[in-house]
Amino acid sequence: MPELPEVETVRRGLAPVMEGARIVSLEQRRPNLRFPFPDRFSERLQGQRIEVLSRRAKYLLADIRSGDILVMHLGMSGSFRILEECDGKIAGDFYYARNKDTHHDHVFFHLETAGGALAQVIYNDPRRFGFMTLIERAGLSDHPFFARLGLEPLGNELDGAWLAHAFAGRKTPLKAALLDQKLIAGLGNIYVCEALWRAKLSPLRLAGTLVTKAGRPTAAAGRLTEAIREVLAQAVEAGGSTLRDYMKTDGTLGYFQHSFIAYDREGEPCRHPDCNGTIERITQSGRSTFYCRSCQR
DNA sequence: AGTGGGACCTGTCCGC
DNA sequence: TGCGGACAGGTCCCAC
Repeated sequence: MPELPEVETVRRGLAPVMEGARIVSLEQRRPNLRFPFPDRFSERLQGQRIEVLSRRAKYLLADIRSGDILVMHLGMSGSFRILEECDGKIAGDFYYARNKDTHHDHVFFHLETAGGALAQVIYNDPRRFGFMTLIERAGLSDHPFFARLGLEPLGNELDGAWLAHAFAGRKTPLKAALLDQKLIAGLGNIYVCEALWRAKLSPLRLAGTLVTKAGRPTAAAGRLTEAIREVLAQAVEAGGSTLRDYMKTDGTLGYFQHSFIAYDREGEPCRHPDCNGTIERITQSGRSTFYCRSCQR
């Protein structure tokens, strides 16, 4: 489920272990994920210090002291887990014995943490739509992954006025416009459905209709930006609380069962007060959309 | 400009 | 129980 909130939750989970850590060694178990690993991937990381772990849209970025940025994307099914040393043993390795999915463990970071302990951070990805690469820090913003990436939705700039500007004249449905990472970066199929449901806007409505002829934001534009910010912020918050539980148990990061109100609720009653509608499922540009045609206009 | 399809992969679930 | 098909949270690329 890695959309922005999940990636942010993963970042928060990994940061205490990775920030300030030295990469003792990096173990790749295969030559590629979605893309081949870059040349000399493990050599360029071995012995290096990780300075800061940050996030841009759905990308995790590890600043390496060498000047490289380690860019990581979780694709559809990527996740991390942490195994920490405890009294000279790696705590958590009992999960191997518990039939955990180790078959899709593709990258192992063997770390010495800032505090001097040993830890492993393991990347697992059954579908291998995720990837990792190294980009020189100076060239990051010009790199194709980032050059045309849109607005960070939890930043301060996203409001009705910005949306009106971004959506003006667009004849594409709201669903497609919100999934377009060149406009707003970080939303995915689930949170787009959730935000549109909260804002009571139809996913079929054309993006350009949130703007008046004079280019001013409509009330709907304001509602939508509020809905986006709220649903993401609440999901990050929920991830944070889930994270504390996971950290105590198995160290797995990345997959949390949030409860969604519209997504995957086909046939269930719409949960807006005073709405008698039913959530239905349609297909838009090849992907499922869940919405209530009764109150989402 | 926008849409629709297929591609990349594996796992799971559902109906027969 | 087995098998085929549909489907899954992301993104890119190409043809219309």
